[in-house]
Amino acid sequence: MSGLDSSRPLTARGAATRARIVEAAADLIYGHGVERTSLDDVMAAAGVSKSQLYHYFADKDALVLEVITLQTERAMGAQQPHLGALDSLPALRSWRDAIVRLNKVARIRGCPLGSLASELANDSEEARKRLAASFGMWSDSIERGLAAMRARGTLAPSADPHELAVAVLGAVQGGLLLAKTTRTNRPLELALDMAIDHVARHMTSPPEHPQQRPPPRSRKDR
Amino acid sequence: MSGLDSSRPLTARGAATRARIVEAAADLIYGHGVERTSLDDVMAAAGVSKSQLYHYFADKDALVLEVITLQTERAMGAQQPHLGALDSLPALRSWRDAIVRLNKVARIRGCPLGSLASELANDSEEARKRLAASFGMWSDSIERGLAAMRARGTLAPSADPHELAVAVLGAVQGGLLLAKTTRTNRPLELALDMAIDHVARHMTSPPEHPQQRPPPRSRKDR
DNA sequence: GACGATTTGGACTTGACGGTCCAGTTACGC
DNA sequence: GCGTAACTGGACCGTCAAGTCCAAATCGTC
Repeated sequence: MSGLDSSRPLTARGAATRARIVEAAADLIYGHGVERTSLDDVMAAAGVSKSQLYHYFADKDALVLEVITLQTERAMGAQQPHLGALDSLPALRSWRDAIVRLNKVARIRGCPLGSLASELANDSEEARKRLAASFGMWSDSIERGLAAMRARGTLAPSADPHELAVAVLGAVQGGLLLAKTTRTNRPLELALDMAIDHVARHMTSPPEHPQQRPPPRSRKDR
Repeated sequence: MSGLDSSRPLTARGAATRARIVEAAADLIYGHGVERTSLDDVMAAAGVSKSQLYHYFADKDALVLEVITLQTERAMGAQQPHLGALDSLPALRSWRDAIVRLNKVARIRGCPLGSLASELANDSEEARKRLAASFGMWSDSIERGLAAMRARGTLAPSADPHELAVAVLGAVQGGLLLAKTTRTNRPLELALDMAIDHVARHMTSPPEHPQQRPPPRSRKDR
């Protein structure tokens, strides 16, 4: 059988090689997409041979599924600590700024998960399910903050944290896609600001007017 | 020289063949993406030979650019008459319903333009530019309606129709992507409702409360 | 130190795929 | 009606790409 099953533990050396392969594949697929990324490209980037690829992965599809998992971890991780504490308007705004900054640092190439979903969702049921789960995790994180706000009474009882979270994530994905296509972060900013205004609208006390948004804070983060 | 340049007019027969090729390519690329759609697939679907492909198109990239143009026309056309008259809340809601319905009819496979943009924007500058122009046309249409509202005084003078339109289109694209990935139109509905609420928020008279949205109108359109 | 499991190297196979080229058929213009 | 341009057919080529397979090297365990 080729491609180790997950029941067999790897040695440290094997685990390191496997991780290097997945990371190399994730980077290449982010820039060019799954179909335009060959296994030879991945081998070259990871510094491994064909046997190693097939030692750790049954086939290219199996590798791609691991890339989805890694990109999900990366996406969730990159948005911390913001994503774990979206329980106020200032917190939502910090998160917004972090996303805008992250996309800029990534050279406005869009969302790794969004790109994977767009490319794979119609053709690979397994990939689609895993990506749906990834988006589910992401919107669940957003929802937890909103639920905390509602529990605290700062979000109206009539507001549905789940639905708000899904709409907010939609704005994120759409903003990232338009930003990627137009090569400017402005659509992402506008979509995120709309989403945050939308949440603000469901708060129990009148939120500050969007145009009176505080000036950008000086930042100490790199 | 292979692939006719646009200065040479085609005969009716040639134009029909060319259109058939582009349409077949558009349908296949919509379902599977550019890279997973081979020229042999397109030939089979269009009922043409390899020489015909290269008679009308210099190469696959040239065909793909024509697909972008066709999908743009299709997308704009499919949203009419709504897209040309988004100058009131009821009109925006009708447009929203049309988009939700269109995505359902398309079996929740997402936005053709969004999928093309996601796949091609990082690797093909020509495709990216053309797709950016397509999104620009789309948001311009939305913007025209909003500008009419502002000219009429129903949208606040402080509202920026351009920015609102870009944010709205972001919601559309993100909603379509999440819908495609989760195989349910709900994310699209939520994203669109958020976008329309966002516009409503900038109206000069208090808009009706979102939860008090009128029940769906009985429809005579097929 | 030996044995065996794990990791690694890379040649090779097979089929797909974009594109080229030669030639036949159709129909358009004069 | 004829000549020719446009359209069409399909064999063929070179390269790419996923995947297979044999074998060597490394290292972990006893």
